[in-house]
Amino acid sequence: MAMNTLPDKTVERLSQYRRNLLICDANGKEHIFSHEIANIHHITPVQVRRDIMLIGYTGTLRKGYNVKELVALIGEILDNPDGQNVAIVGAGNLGRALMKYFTNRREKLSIVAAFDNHTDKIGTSFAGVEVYPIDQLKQIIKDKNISIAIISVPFDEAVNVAALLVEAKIKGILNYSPRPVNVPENIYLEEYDMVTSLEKVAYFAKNKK
Amino acid sequence: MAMNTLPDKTVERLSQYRRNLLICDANGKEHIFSHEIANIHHITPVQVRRDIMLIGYTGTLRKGYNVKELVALIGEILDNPDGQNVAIVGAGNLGRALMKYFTNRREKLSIVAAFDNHTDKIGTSFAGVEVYPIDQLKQIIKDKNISIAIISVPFDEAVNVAALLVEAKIKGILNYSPRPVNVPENIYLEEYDMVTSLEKVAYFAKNKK
DNA sequence: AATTAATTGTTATTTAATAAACAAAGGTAG
DNA sequence: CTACCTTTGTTTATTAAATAACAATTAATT
Ligand SMILES: NC(=O)c1ccc[n+]([C@@H]2O[C@H](COP(=O)([O-])OP(=O)(O)OC[C@H]3O[C@@H](n4cnc5c(N)ncnc54)[C@H](O)[C@@H]3O)[C@@H](O)[C@H]2O)c1
Ligand SMILES: NC(=O)c1ccc[n+]([C@@H]2O[C@H](COP(=O)([O-])OP(=O)(O)OC[C@H]3O[C@@H](n4cnc5c(N)ncnc54)[C@H](O)[C@@H]3O)[C@@H](O)[C@H]2O)c1
Repeated sequence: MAMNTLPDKTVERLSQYRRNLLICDANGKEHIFSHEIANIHHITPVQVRRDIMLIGYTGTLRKGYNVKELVALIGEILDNPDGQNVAIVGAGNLGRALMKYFTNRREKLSIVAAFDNHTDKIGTSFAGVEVYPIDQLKQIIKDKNISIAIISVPFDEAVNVAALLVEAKIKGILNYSPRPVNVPENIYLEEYDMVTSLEKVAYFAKNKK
Repeated sequence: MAMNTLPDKTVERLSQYRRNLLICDANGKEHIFSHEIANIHHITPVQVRRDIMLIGYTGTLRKGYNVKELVALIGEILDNPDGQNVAIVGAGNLGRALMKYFTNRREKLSIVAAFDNHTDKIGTSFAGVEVYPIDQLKQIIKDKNISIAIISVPFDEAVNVAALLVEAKIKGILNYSPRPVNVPENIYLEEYDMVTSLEKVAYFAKNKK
């Protein structure tokens, strides 16, 4: 059932489908067609059906997919039944925005700690998330059973922080600093650089119209 | 010369190469090998050479690439010589973090305005960027020659904001809200959803170790 | 001077992602 | 009751991206 090897892009889309399906559900919509989902996300209905096929769900002909059922199944696939705890490293502008934003957004994903190395940040809390000194990282990751970390420190600290996280046996890292970090195979790493996104938009926009 | 159709992924990597090459340059490094660039970014040297080939630059055998020259050429490819002006729509937590972060980071990309619809935001400024009322969007985009917009409003306002931007003849949009928006062909659209990234890390981390 | 090692630039192959094609099911209209 | 339309599920084809293979060049070494 665990569908161990879903393609990268399918996982991304399932997450997006779910968020928008929850809105449909809240609006009282019971069934939805593949082409309706496709329209929301600007993709083809075939893509949607293919993704849904991969997780083994089956819709009803002429009625489409049952919204609640599909949401529940995506949850079974994406979520860890026992939940997963997340830490934010770097309680600066971005880190604090993330704390405020993510809190209480996903039942199975909780931000339970933040870390910083500046005295004016340590001991404060944002959106209920306490900021701990960075030297307690290893201990608190263990104590609070944290398996995922978001890196939001300045670029020249990213590599150091990643090393600490590896040592603390983290399982997944989302790195928002523009400096790529190096981690062993058994840690899942995702890197995203906002400046690159903006430069990409700038490049393609340049050649428009 | 304009290299009109660089692959998507190559554009992303060129932006990342440049940022790290600038650091190398600042450290006094004059030449760099493809495998050194590759190591920084966790990709293969072939990938690096291929990207560089696509922009028509040629390194010297046994010495590698001239850092300054390569930076300059990437600039010629990615940047608009006259610069491009950027607006942020939604001066909330994320919008303000972006203003503080992007300001003075790229010579050819300037954030020159922000827009909001709440009275407590309008008229304030962050990192030198003034926040205007949303109803002045069309006028100011025209006056300030803004070609790119970043959407950072709550999800249920994203579609409205996108419509305003289309009407204002924007050329590129970077949408950070989780709600996909619809724009005509002649506008370049990039969407990024942080919750999806985190859920993806959570999914793949779940099956680790 | 010949040989080896390092490194680039380019072509070919493989792999991953997307899109197209189409059979099957079942409801609707004539 | 039959023909047709809609929509799903799956296979097949196309496209895009990454990787591998390799020829070419030059510096250093024997
Ligand atoms: N702010 C944005 O919108 C934005 C956009 C794109 C990328 N980023 C990236 O995100 C990262 C953070 O950006 P920011 O704007 O929040 O910066 P910031 O300076 O506001 O925050 C960085 C925080 O990290 C803390 N820190 C520094 N070294 C540390 C260490 N070794 N251990 C723990 N904490 C440490 C600092 O005390 C500070 O609180 C940067 O790498 C930046 O490039 C930010
Ligand atoms: N904060 C984060 O770290 C984070 C992370 C992921 C995604 N996002 C997304 O980014 C967006 C903004 O998040 P945020 O945390 O900054 O929210 P926020 O509530 O702090 O800010 C939103 C801002 O948009 C303004 N606004 C609302 N409607 C508007 C309109 N029609 N025109 C102009 N301005 C308008 C509000 O006044 C507010 O200032 C949301 O869609 C959110 O889902 C944020």
